Amino acid sequence: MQQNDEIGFFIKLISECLQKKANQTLKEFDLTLSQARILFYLHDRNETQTSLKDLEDFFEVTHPTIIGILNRLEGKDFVRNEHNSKDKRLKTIFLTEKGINLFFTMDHFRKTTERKMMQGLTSDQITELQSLLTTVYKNIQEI
Amino acid sequence: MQQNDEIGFFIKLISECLQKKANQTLKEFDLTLSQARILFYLHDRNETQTSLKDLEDFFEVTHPTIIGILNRLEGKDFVRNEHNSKDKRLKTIFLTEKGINLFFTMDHFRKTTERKMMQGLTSDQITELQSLLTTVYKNIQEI
DNA sequence: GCTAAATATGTAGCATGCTACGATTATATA
DNA sequence: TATATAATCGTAGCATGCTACATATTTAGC
Repeated sequence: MQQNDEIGFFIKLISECLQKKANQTLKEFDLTLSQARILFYLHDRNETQTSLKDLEDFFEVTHPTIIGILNRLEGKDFVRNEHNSKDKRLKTIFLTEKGINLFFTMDHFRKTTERKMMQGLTSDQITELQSLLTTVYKNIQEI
Repeated sequence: MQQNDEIGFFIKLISECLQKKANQTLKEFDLTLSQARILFYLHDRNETQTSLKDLEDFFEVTHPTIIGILNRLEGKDFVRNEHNSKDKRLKTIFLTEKGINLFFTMDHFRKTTERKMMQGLTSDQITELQSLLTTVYKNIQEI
């Protein structure tokens, strides 16, 4: 472990640590990080209609995962859905008024988190990090 | 999302992708990645006695998480535990014969995975990646 | 047009992470 | 020594990821 799988394990630690910290902060909004990311995405889509499939593709998770998160968001009245009349297989997901308001409430948090994450790194280093991670990601996808 | 939380989300994608790919391969050994990491750790500890607390500290997860994984490993007869007679609060975790054999069976897989992950990167680039990730990790821990 | 295949969503059950609460044992302090 | 605190492990219940199976609708091929 110490010699092998070192970076893989390290990346997992970072991912889980970010999730824990974010969930602590998001608790006051009655949200989790995965739920918040979906709210952000729905807001950023603006006028573009969003289906479950769109969410699956963007977040690279399976549809049961998306359904679970959306059910909890609907239970808290942050999103709602409508059946698409053109293709009856599709559900279109919308932010509610409450969801839109929450988005703006969290906007400051959203913008400062990545800044804190990248503290002490030059923009060249950030670019380098993204490039190195992209290589690693491509390698893993081919395993 | 696209502008903010970009690297945080990317790191999550990488971590989950590695987990999915590893779990596919490990399926033939009746193991998951989290379970395999614990087997590796137990083997690397060699003669050092390992408690639940040691596992919690190394893997940076809570004890209910470790208990769950160990229960599944015990159910498959890969590990066993004994009560520590000096401190009755402690359980000592051991690999069984079956667990030790599995370790050697998986050794090749263990060694090639990180190599595949790092394909196309020079050792300087790997060092740079580790250094950049360490900075990010420290930043996140202070949030 | 009809049937087969593909696509989108739903449900059940599992693994792994968490928090919150409890039980037992060790340690520290009055 | 006696009691309070700390440390370790256990259980319950939840969120988020998965696979496998099911259903409904659309699309493609004959």
